[in-house]
Amino acid sequence: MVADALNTPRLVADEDSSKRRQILDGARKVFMELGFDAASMNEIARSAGVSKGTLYVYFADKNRLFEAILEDEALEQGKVAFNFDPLRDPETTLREFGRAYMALLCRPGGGSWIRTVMAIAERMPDVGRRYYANVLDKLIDHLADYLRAHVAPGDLAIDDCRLAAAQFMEVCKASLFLPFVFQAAPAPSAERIGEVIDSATRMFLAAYRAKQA
Amino acid sequence: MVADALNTPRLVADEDSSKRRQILDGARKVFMELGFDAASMNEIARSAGVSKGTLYVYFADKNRLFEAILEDEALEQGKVAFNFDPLRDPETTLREFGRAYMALLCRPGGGSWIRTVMAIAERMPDVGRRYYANVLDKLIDHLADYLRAHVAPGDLAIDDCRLAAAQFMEVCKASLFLPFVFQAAPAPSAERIGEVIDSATRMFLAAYRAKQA
Amino acid sequence: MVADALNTPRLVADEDSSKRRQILDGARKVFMELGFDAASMNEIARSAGVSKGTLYVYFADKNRLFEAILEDEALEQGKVAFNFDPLRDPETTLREFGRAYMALLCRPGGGSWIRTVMAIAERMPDVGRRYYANVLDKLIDHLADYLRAHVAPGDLAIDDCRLAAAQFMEVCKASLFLPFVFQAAPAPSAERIGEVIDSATRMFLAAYRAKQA
Amino acid sequence: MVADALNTPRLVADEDSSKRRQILDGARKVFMELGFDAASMNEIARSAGVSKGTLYVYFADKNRLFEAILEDEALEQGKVAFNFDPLRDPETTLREFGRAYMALLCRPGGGSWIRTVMAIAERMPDVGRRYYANVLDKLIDHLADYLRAHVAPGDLAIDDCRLAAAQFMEVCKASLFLPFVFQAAPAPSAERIGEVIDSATRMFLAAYRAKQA
DNA sequence: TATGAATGAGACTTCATTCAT
DNA sequence: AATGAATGAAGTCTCATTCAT
Repeated sequence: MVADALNTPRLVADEDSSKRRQILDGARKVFMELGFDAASMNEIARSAGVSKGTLYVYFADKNRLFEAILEDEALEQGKVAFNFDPLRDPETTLREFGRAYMALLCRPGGGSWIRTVMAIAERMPDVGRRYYANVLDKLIDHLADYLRAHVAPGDLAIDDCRLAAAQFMEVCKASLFLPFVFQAAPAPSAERIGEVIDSATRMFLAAYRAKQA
Repeated sequence: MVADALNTPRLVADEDSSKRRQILDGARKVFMELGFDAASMNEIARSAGVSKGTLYVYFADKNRLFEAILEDEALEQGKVAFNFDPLRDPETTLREFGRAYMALLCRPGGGSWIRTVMAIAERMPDVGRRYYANVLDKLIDHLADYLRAHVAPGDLAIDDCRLAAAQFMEVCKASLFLPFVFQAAPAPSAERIGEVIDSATRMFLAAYRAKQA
Repeated sequence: MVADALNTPRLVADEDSSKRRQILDGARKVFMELGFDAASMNEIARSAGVSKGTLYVYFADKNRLFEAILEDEALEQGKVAFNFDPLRDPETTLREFGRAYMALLCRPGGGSWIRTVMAIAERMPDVGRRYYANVLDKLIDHLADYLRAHVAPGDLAIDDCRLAAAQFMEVCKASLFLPFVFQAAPAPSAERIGEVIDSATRMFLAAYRAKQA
Repeated sequence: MVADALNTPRLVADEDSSKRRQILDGARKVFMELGFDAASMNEIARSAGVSKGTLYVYFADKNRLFEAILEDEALEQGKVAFNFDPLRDPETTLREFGRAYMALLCRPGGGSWIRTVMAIAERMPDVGRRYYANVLDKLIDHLADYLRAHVAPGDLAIDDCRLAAAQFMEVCKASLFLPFVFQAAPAPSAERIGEVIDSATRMFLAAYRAKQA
């Protein structure tokens, strides 16, 4: 009864408390809409439907809140399971992956994470590094693993599978990502994405499909 | 007191006044190093070697100063003449362009413009749009024109030259740009750039080189 | 639900309830270490081993808690019985008292009460007044009584015994208290205290010992 | 003309700028009335008749402003020239000094500095140390020097002149300083001060006047 | 009675912008 | 035209206090 460990209200450890989730969700929206600097804790509190003080019960400061959202996002995006089943043929796999990847990147608010994190990377290098490692690099790895599985049986002829994976992911962006992220064009239609991904897949396979005797 | 003095225009329209250029140069450095929000007018004034008040003589506010720099930058980067002489063969041209392009993007502070503008695009959509149109889109156009010049004689077999141009530019970034911009890796060596660009060129030509009978 | 429970008094009047004592002890430590303003209710709750809410069950607010501690302290310090037995000779009595008094004042955290109360006296004059009356003034009285007991038989020749008592108490502090309380010197050694008190006693007796015919 | 050293508006070096003095004066009043913690920069700005922002043009933060006032005060109090002319006889000198010293300490707001600095000493030890060294210790030194000048010719018989000086300064406070600083009594009258100082001087000389053969 | 999550006023500080010189 | 001292709105963060459980 005589408390000792009962106190320490700071930093609620309950990682899944509903208030914590509520804050994360509210903050995600504001950070994404305005960027790190322009997002004020006041606005975040309003958006999350809690008081300013409550923000600081769950997160030590603005940076930590931002990082928590990023980790959350990494988990979330990790769950977006791309189908890299090695039994599927490369053309279908790449086409499907490319479509899903670009839909993710170009969904309203999709590229915003990349944008927002990029913006903060100069002043908070760790944040950028971690985001790259946890989200982008991991994705490259998954695709590279898939490709490697098809090099062995002779379907594909690739020297450097990580580079090839990165190349495919970049080619997919052509004419889609930059116009979208710079607001020079609205989010691309599924149809347009389809065309671009088809072209990307063709290019990739033209370069890396094993030549059969 | 003398009539002459009264005729002096209130707003300095002289686009090339040396003070104006001085401010532009000082501000560019600060904006690029710190990003829009973290760059203070104080720091900019110091970097430009003028007083804070003078800043406001030449530019209405911080946003306008930033936009002016961007336009300036567009002009500047427009001058970085990549050699798109149609007489040169595609392989050499692409290889040289790719090397120069990546060297530009990955030089210390090189990707920073893209990052900085991306960061501001949500809050100042016009700025993002204009930057994309004046710098990135224009570059795609130049490359597309070059490619088109080699489609006619049958060197290349390309359906959509703008898409192809964008694709090449994206492939060049593979494994280089994102790690650099997220500070997950130092600026790549010229050697590494060379390897990646060679691979990108091979992939591009595998897909688009005209098949000869 | 049971009638019995409903009769429980709302405000806990039980001055010696163990929770109350627990709070008082925890808060004393925090107030003394940090001063009134820097002591947060959070820290006090932690130090007392109760929840923040419980603090407000026993004390209306931070001020009232502080005042309660001061009263408590007055009682406590009143119990520090200096030996003012009139049968003992003045020299020994003064020497012993002086040593004990300075040891009390200069022990780590000893002068802190004086400091802490002084600090708050301007904003809470009653607190300062009460502390002076209950602790310091009372001590002067005790010493004055002792002196008076030795004036009657002719051991000491003192006109104003309260003034004389205050004088002795002040002289004892010379070179010890201020450096300590301003952190200009560490707590003085017992040896150093001894020297200073000896000198203080000599001075006092030189002035007030009755001249014998 | 092309500025370089012309900038750096931060931290105006002009130690005697009138704005600086204005702020110092306004802040002194607020700090003294409320203590360090309870004095808000808002209130200080109002009291000084400047905007909050201006405060930060002249002083880096609240601590620095406080320290600046302390240094200012040290200078000020250093100017309160006590007459320690070695040619004057000890009794007169001590009596006059004692009167002036206590008048200083017990003037409205006089002891407040000691109180305010004491209060902050725990959290800002340097401030306390510096105040002790620059103000109190220096004063003890002056008096000790004077005493020493009278030991040589045989007027006074003092072993440890610094201790003796400190003792006299403490004895002067008896029955005056503590009641005043704890607001247990109003500022003492000049008459009462006179009586106490006379008694203090008598005690001091009874102990330290050289015995003549 | 006891808890501790939640609150919101208010503290310190920064910075884009203005204006008298 | 140029200056830089001055401004005050707005930002981040703290903390005494309340209240549903």
